[in-house]
Amino acid sequence: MKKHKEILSRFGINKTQFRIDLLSLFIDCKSSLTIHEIFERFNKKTNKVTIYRALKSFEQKGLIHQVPDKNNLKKYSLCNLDSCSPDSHNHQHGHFICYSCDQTFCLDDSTIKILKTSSGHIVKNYNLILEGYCTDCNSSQTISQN
Amino acid sequence: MKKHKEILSRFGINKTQFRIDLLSLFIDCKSSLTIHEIFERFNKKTNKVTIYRALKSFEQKGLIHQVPDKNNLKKYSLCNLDSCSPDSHNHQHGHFICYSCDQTFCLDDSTIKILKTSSGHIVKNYNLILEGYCTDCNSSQTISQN
DNA sequence: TTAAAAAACGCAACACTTTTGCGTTTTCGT
DNA sequence: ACGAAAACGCAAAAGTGTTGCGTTTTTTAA
Repeated sequence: MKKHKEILSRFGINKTQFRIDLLSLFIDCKSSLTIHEIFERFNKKTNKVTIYRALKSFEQKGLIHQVPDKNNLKKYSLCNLDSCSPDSHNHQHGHFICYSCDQTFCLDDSTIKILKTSSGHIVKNYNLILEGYCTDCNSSQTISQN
Repeated sequence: MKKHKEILSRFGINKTQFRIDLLSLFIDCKSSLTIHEIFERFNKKTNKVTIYRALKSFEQKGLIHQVPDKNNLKKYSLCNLDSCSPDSHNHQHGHFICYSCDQTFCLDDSTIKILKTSSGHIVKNYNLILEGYCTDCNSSQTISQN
């Protein structure tokens, strides 16, 4: 897609077929992806080293960022394409990890803004991880836990 | 220390010298520890397999818990010894760490309540670390950071 | 207190994830 | 279109965590 090539250009990433497809994958995918998931989505045809290097490049250029994962695998999410760049990766947001589906969701700024002002201290940086049941998992099944 | 042995007993963990020392380390250490840090603190004399197995045991028995780190390293923190057990891990951690005086402040419930309701998901546990300048340090010196 | 049972230990080997080196191919900038 | 730079695939290595097994330490109960 034309749009995707433009994005890669804007972030200073070479437009190889694989990297265009990888960006498409991230844009289509609402939540975060592991290397393994990416490998599967490319039908195991792309060398994993290539995937690792593309992810590292995307991350350095401010296109994606790492998110925490319950099983301690590396996961990546698309950045807000308007606010991140190679110069300033600005990930002042928290993450929510679902006990049920294992997905990691990025939390939006509004949650955080309250946090940063309500502690009484000057907050420069933070690390926030919420765990529980995401809206989908919670509505589609009965949760027995208290 | 006597107290440490009692804690291990209470959590059903055998009192070997290493595990007593490991518990001491967690109690003395205000923040969280990586496997590597633990290995270093024991002067690299303890086999890493032993450390891994002790951590797994401590975690299963409800004595420590994993803290996802911003960089996706595995880290462990001591649990609240009154509220965790093999049956239920219950982590409601909110802390503010001051860059200047190094003090750790516990965040109060009102701050946290916002967190639990504003994400749209059902929050069961969370881990929150804010960093910056505490009210005292901020008022007693000029802060140049933006 | 002592002896059997259970748990923890150290070592070696393994499995899996991620990185590095290198020669080849593709993309970029002029 | 051409040289430089980046990306690619493959092989190998580095890093992280686990498993099997024989030995040592701790627990439990007579």
